[in-house]
Amino acid sequence: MSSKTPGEKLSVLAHALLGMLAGTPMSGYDLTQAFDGSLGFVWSAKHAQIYPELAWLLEAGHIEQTQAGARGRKVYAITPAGRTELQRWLIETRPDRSPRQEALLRSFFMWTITPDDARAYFEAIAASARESLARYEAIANSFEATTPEEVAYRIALESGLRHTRVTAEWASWAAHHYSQPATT
Amino acid sequence: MSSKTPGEKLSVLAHALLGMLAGTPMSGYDLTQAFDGSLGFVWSAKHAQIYPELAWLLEAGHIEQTQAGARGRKVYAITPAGRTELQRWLIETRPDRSPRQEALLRSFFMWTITPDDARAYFEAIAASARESLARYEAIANSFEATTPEEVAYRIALESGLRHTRVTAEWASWAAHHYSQPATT
DNA sequence: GCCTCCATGTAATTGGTTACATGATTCT
DNA sequence: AGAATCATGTAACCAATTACATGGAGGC
Repeated sequence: MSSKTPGEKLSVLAHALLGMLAGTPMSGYDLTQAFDGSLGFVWSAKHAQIYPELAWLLEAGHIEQTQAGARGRKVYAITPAGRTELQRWLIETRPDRSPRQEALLRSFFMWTITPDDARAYFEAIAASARESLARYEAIANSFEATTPEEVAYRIALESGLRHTRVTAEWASWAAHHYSQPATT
Repeated sequence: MSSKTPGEKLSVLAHALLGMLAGTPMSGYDLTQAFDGSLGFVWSAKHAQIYPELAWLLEAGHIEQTQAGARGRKVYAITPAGRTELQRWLIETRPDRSPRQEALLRSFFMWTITPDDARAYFEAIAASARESLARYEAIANSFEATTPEEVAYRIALESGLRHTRVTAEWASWAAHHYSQPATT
């Protein structure tokens, strides 16, 4: 018996798992690693959340176990029903998440600390963004998108590139606003 | 008796409330409205979460009730201890949140639907971003930042402007990738 | 008198993280 | 033999949303 009733609407995580399994069959362990990798820049989940969700997707018929490996490894693949659900989610529903931009929230309160501390805050953001940017650029340069799946990946990467670039520029600009006017 | 033990570390929401009260004393109702307004673009919270958090901040001595109004209205102000805690949070800690970019997550799976549907998805994002951008620009143009608090607000707004602009550009670029090559 | 808005609070549920728990396989 | 990695699962807790619940004040 599942703890979820049949008609219940699926979580974002459930759809993320369906989307990943739509590409290649994977185990819960593989999916966990995917969230620790490049996918982790847009969404993340721990194994403690993934395994119960897989159990539910299996019971609901959205995925099926196709292989069993060593150490109890279970490989899942998406079913036609699962693929239909994934497509329905992508086409019929719109993302509606309340934003959680902690770094930007903090910038609202920078007037409560010294200009020096505020400047250090923005400079740290800028430095970290420039670092990320370098990594993204390295990936983008050593990557040829050919399959539709790779094209989708490249499009997501492009978003990361552009947003990280403006974050670096904006943070430098913001740091400048907290610069002291030449105190000797 | 509180449900939280004395030494416990405060949530992001608790610090957000402290930051807002550092500007002007407000009631729980006012704070709720602030999250529904411009602050809601970077962080959001419902009254059901705010009222218990205020009760805890009061008990911990980070805020104090300074006024009582009609209909049970309670106005809170930050205390010196609260201000110290806010500054400690801003200076000593770094934001460490796992990202939840659902719109970008979806873009990874666009290869599973038809190019037409994928293009519609990105065009909807672009249209929505252009709309937001126009609103942000209107605010930015009719706004003169003079106080330190206003400068901080202007800096946050600038982030919104720049990021929304690249979102619009990126989504158009992405939509282009799913354009059909002239089918008659 | 009725409707809307102001104003506060609690309860139930879902989503997500950390901690607990176990065991097999591979590498050195 | 011991360590690192592979692999799965549950329990406890914190964060956040939705729903439930109540009542006062002001406008029409």
